[in-house]
Amino acid sequence: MAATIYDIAERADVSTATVSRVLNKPAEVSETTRQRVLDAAQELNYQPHASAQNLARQRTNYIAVVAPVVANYFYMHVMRGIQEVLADREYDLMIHVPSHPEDIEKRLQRATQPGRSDGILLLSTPPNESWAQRIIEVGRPIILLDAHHPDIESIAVDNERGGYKATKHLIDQGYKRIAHITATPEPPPAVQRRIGYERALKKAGREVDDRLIAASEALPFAFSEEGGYRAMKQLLGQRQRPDAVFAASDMQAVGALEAAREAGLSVPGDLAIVGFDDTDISRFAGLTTLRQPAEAMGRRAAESLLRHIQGANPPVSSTVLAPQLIVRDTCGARQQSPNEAGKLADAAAKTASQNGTLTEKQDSSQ
Amino acid sequence: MAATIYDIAERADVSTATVSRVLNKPAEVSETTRQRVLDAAQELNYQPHASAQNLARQRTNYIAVVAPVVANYFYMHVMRGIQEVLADREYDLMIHVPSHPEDIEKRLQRATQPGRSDGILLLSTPPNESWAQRIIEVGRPIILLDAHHPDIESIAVDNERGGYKATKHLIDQGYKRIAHITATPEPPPAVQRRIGYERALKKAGREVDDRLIAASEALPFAFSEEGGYRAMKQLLGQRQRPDAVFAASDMQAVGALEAAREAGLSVPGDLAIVGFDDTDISRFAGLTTLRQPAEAMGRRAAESLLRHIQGANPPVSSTVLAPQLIVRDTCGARQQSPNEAGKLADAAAKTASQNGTLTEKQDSSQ
DNA sequence: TCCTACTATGTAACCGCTTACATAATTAAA
DNA sequence: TTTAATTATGTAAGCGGTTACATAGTAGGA
Repeated sequence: MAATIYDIAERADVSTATVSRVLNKPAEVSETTRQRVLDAAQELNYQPHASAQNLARQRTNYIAVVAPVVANYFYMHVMRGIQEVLADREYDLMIHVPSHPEDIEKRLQRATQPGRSDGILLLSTPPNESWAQRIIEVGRPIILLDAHHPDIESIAVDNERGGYKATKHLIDQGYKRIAHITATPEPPPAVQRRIGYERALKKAGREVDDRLIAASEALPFAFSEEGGYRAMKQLLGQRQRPDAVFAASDMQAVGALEAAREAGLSVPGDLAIVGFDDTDISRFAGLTTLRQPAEAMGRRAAESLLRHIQGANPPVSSTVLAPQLIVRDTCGARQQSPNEAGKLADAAAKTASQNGTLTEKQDSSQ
Repeated sequence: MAATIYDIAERADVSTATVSRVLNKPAEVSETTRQRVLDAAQELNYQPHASAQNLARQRTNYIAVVAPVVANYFYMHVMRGIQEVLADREYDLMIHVPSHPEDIEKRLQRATQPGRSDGILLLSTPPNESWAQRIIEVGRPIILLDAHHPDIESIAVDNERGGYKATKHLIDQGYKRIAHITATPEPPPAVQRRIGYERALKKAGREVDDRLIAASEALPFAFSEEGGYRAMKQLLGQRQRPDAVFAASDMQAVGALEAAREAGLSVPGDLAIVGFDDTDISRFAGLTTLRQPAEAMGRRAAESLLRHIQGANPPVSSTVLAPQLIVRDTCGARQQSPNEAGKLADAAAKTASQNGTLTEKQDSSQ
């Protein structure tokens, strides 16, 4: 059986209160007894009981991350950012992921239970009104990442603007029939991206053609390769096929790429493709895309959350980051390096850029 | 303030014991009081206090995953497997990742504290003797994944065999100077892979040339792209450069690929490359590699862990899976489809294979 | 020397829930 | 009916810590 402070107290011939003090506020205990207690703890190989501490302190030092899926590049990088911030500060990470997409509220529910975490990071899941209500009532610090709500702090990329930029870029490249791949049910970030797509078309004086918007169901996660593949198939099956497509995520774009290759189309010659996210995969696929700074977002969200937990009570704020257009090979804007080595050359370039040689074109306009 | 069972007890005019029973063993309570209690709980919007439950029950329903890094494709897939198993069974996931590689023992230490988890999955980190001792003493169920220890249950791929297969494959393709990329400090799986590499060479009557083994330091994680890139640079800098290389991980292989492209070498023409892991990235890079069934490993480990937690006490077992050689474009064994579309064609083929058309060559010999 | 102000430690309540055991109420058996 | 068995509920002691408050001891100041 694991040793408790009672065992230590007995062995060091002091009260449990003193033991607790030695462990938590050593300055309040005299040198001699402190040493006696520490020795006893050492001899018994004492380890505090986490649940007991959590209960007594009314604090867990756990941060809960609630996300729609676990195996996702974007989240992986977000998590890395979060993890970086938490590691030093004695906070542990709990991951709540639903087994089915509809279960996410159950997971959120669980995460908000008293005694389960000190704060919550909710990824890509804007709460509906009733949930927002609950969350606010519960009073547990929470921050949305890749999602919005007027009454809850959030950090996200401007998805609408990203959709706009992506589409405008394709328009500027001279593409005529620009399609869009989204998903059903359409996740909130996807809605924004689609709206941006539509706005760009309209602004260019074009009509939004519903036949050019494909949405495929894809479980467990809408933004999947499989979904993009199917949606692209559908788009290519039409009489008048598109000559460009903006996919709501890189994974979908990669799926679209596969469908295009399979159909014998060259990219970007026959079909241009622009994605969204810019995870590692995009680099290897040579995908033109809009970058979301996942790791930085994770870091900022975590830092902000810790500030809330530590009692800061800033007004609700929404941080919106501008997504950055990363031009690679699939959009036709890089004809100057048409050789097939492009994909990895780009990867190599990225490595080079770490040494100061920046080769990627970056649109950093607001 | 959140409602407690005391509040419910008062409102329903029963004792807290009855409230607890209603919530946990409803059959032991009469219909009428049960309803009264449930109503009260509902009205108060009661949520149980997790820490209090954990303490009283001496059980947390938390599973701790201890891993060297969080942003890693292999672990991402492992996590997915784990998550799948846990989701339905009311277990939550805690992630313990060190901020510095040396900190992993601190994390393990924390994970083993009483009251922090019911079981531990330790990834890629074979415990040294003193730790193995502690773990066994603590008595908390633990399973190693991608690691070994004679006294602790484990599940891992046969790394030595994988290294052997990779190297043999290159030998069979006729390559003469086969190099190897590993890392410093060399993680245990890498050691095994290198040994397999050396065995294959010896068996083919060749000498192991230390100059052909490059190890580059790479933080925070040895198996990184950056590491592979640097190691490859080093190998290519030699008078007599290798004509093939076996990298201990896919990320390193991808780094090597970059270095090769940068040096103007064609792959596999001038340089063949074989990796290890087979994450999504490998598919896109068209990398020949050895597959570790990450998700399945995660699932199995989690299932086994839960069995331990539920009291099963099977003898210590080590499950060793045979890694599978996946032949793609970077090893020269696929000259028949030498066109540059190979990378994504392969990806497309993979999708096709889901529909029954298997196009990847798979070595499934034991 | 006596009083005051600290300092060091102990006592015991509390965190919120679970559960062994005791007791009261009800039912079935005799 | 009376008694034994059963069922429903309450009492209270944990689970392993933390901490407000009380108390004893010590030192400094008058």
